[in-house]
Amino acid sequence: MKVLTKNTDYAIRALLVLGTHEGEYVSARQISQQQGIPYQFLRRILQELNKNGLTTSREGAHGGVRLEKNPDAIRVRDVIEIFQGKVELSECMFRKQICANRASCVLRHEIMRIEEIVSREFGQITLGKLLTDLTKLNATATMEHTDEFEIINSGSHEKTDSNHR
Amino acid sequence: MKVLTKNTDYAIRALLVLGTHEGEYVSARQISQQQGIPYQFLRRILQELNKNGLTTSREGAHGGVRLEKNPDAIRVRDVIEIFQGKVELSECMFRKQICANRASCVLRHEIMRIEEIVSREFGQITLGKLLTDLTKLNATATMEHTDEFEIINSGSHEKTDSNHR
DNA sequence: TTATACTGATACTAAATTAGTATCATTTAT
DNA sequence: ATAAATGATACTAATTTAGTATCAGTATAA
Ligand code: FES
Ligand code: FES
Repeated sequence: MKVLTKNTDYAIRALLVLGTHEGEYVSARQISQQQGIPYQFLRRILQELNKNGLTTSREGAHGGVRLEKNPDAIRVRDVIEIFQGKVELSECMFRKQICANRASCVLRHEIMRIEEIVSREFGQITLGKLLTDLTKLNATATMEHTDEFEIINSGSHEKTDSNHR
Repeated sequence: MKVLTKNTDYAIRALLVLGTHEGEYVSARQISQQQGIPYQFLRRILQELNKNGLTTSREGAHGGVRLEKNPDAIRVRDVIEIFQGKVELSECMFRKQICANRASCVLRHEIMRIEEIVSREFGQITLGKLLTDLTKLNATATMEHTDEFEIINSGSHEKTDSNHR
């Protein structure tokens, strides 16, 4: 049971980067490298975040993407909904075809209840909270000599995205 | 965000049918028709339930599948796990690569917490409970003249599964 | 004024998962 | 014998997710 798709996962990680650079424009390239997210994939994700008003962008050299909304006003649920649609909609058109099939109905009720819970939970996690957690985590880790909030793992998939023409 | 796949959905509906015929063997064909589930697809699902000990089967004419475990001992979570794998495993190998990427880590913690909740919730819904709900639902519905627990909707996909040879 | 470093828009391909179909062998009741 | 069933397993189709590529346009700065 996969909860988050890469889209969402990458989006949130990108937002976390932006959150640690509030006010500044950060380029897709930078984020991609720092987080090991495929560049072109990330581009599309950022454009989507833009369209949804979570970020704004500046074109041209030294351009990039910047957090637009307050981190405390960005909920993980919002991000999920952008990339994976509403948490609630287990294809049950509620009462459209009023419980034609009772067996499904009974099940659906339970699923809807649980979806409700999940939705609420994800609605309570804000970017702000994640940023705080991250800071704390880095703080304790730093005391034991570890280096910056950066990626070490996954050697970026991409071969060579020669963006030169 | 899809929570249950068809596999799981059909499985539970099939189990509900079996639950209303405890002790008796019901054939895949019957269940398929009653619930509008593609016959061959359902066959495989039932075989899986068999292998996992939720049901037993009898071959030959008048054969079929029968509920083996007590409905109260069958949890929706079990069924989900059979067909969709554990609810918990957001690809985070916990501490294998000890939080190489802090950004993911922070997120994962929250996801794991929510997965925990979902798992617990699905673990609390038993087939027994669903059967009770179903009975209640049918009871009230019957008072207002509706007919049996049967399917009216989805005209079964299948063309003609001529199983004759 | 040109090269460079960016984003916008959008089309495309590849991989993985989910959904559904088909076939043949075997068992059992009648 | 025949029909009605399951066991095992291979296959195809549809959908979703993941990732790549391309071109046009904009801002900076040498
Ligand atoms: S309320 Fe959705 S099927 Fe009955
Ligand atoms: S605990 Fe899973 S990434 Fe840190």
